[in-house]
Amino acid sequence: MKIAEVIVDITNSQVDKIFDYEAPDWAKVGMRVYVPFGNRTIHGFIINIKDDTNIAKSKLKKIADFVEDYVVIKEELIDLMYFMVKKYHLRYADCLRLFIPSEMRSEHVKPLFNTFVSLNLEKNIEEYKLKIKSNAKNQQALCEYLKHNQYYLKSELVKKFTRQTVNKLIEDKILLETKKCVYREPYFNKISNKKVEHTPLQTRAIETICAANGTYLLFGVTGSGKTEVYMSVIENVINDGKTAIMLVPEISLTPQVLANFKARFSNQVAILHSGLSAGERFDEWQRILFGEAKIVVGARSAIFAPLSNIGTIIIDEEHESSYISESNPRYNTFDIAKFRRQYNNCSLVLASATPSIESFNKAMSGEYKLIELPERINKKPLPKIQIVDMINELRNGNYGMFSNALLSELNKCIKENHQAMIFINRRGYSSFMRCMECGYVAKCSDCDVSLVYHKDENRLKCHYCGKRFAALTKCPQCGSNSIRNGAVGTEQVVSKLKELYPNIKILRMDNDTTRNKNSYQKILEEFAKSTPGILVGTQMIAKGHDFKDVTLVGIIDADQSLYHSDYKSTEKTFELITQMSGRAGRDKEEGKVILQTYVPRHYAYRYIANYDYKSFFKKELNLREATKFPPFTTIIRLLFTSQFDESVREITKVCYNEIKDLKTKFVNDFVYLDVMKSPIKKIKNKIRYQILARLKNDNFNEIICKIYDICDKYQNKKVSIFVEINPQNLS
DNA sequence: AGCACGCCGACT
DNA sequence: GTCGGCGTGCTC
Repeated sequence: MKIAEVIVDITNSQVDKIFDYEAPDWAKVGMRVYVPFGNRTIHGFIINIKDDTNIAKSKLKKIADFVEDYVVIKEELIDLMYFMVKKYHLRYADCLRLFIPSEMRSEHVKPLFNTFVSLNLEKNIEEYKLKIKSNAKNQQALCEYLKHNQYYLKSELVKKFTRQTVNKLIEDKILLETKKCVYREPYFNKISNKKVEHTPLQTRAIETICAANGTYLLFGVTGSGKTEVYMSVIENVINDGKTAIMLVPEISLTPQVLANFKARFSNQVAILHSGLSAGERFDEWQRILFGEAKIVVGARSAIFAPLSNIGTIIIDEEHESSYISESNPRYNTFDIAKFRRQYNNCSLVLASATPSIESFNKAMSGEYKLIELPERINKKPLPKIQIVDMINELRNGNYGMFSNALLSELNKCIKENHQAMIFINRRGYSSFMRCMECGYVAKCSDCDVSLVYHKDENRLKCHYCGKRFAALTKCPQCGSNSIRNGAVGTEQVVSKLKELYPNIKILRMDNDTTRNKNSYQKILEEFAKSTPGILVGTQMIAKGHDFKDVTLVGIIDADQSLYHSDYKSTEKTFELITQMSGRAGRDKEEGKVILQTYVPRHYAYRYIANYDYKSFFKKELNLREATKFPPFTTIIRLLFTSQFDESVREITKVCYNEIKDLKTKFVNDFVYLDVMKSPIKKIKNKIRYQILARLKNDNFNEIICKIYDICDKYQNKKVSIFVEINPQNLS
């Protein structure tokens, strides 16, 4: 008798373990099955088949049926599951769910059937043609159009030759109807694929990557033709009979990018991202599973695409924090990519104009092979960055949000019929409302944060839980009328610009204006045809866009992200401003960047203005080493949350004591350990405490396992514990 | 997750 | 007397 090891499709730690079942003879590893579980029947995944079991015969039940009659999870991904469960302390079921499209679990998607027609080979069409009445023009034309051995989509023929005509031929048995299962393919707007000449640097990059199955860091300035390198590498891989994964941040999965890939590789490409309909995503995934699509282009989760025989994995904009999943099944895309690179013995390319400090450090130490593309393909210089000291502006009596330099550049830009982009990393109208008499600041009732004023709704909003409150007209504490606004946000910048340029198109793009599915694309399209025009936005306008008429980029209050008390804040600022600057002067006209700051002498700005990534890297790395921060250590954060203050304090304390014991055993590995309230003490009415630790990298794996054990021991219904490794934000 | 088993308060 | 509250424990 064969025994199958099954993971039941329930994401609860109590049942997240391997259950043994009697396996029917059709059972294969990687299939989804129905299993009797308790007194009901549920979904499960077969992850192994073996010959015996420790479970008593009386307890052993038999797998009831299959969900699909084919394997949905290939062996590589089952190995990957074990890897992830161990490395990230995840549940089996959570991992397995990542490997299949969520649509498959809801059972709402069904294969799509279309009606096709083809010529009946038993009838002679030439004979038939002679019999058609002379006034039946459409029937004549249709008969001429039809070729042997070809299937036509019935709806298309109907569109061209009318319904009556097509039905007449079907009636006369000249055309045969068949129903066939078809894939819903997104993005049909194909564009022509013009072959481009490679620059010598591009050629060398392509050759280097194709020569050996290593891990590469492709460091290329904005506009250096990285995409062409990706496509050529993929072309080589496909010609070798292998497959490829290309990851891009969700935000840059624009129709243009996809059209480019479709044009080059036609239906060999499958696309996976959140913008697809459930049916489309399901079908794209099926095409990958059955080997019909050999190239996968997608966002983070596309790293789990069910490809076999992978030849290359490319990660574009590798510095993007969206490659690190910070919720539910937490994982780091690079770890997964490295696992699959090793498993398939293929190449892995990480690419960016501003690589993360960690990646560039690995390139310096030789772990990654560095490939550089230091020039734009059209040899255009990068836009000049002018740093404006806002303290100076204040001294000269300018209390506005725009410096004189930015205003005069804006005037010039508009007069010349060009476009400008204004970057401000704060949405809403103003960051808070404060009473000038007693100092009262409006705060959220459920979260420990101040409320942001949104003028368009005339309300105060909490950016953490979304709760809304009435705007203040007078202070609820002292009754004073002198309510002042805090730092400016996108909304306020737009209203000021509309005052200054009443006849110019001014668009805003932030979390609030891109709530609806397509509004993001709509705003970009509208901006593209507005000359002159100004686009105001948060970080979402900084990435990847290519507007040829943008000659000016204004950065208002660049310092905001610098002051974030986070070891990555300088790196993030460098990244953001460099990316933002890259939006200007991409076509014929030269670009200009005005960077407003209150700390013009900060080292980050010096390097940013010269586009000197390497010097910035050296400085930053030295700093990290001196202060013992990643990549020299690993940060661990344990977040304890609960509605019950008493319980969460208690559990936090107990865990902290156990970790302190651990520290005495690994005294040389801990460079820091402390317990405290979270910077934001309450979110959605849950109290938050945290333990922060920094560990040297040598014994990290051993220690983190012990920490996971401690958390498992004390986690209960009242208190949840989250373990975060090198968290992106510490709120 | 879901469901059963089990031990204490207010109802036909 | 019993209906039902949700605490605890189990599922191959």
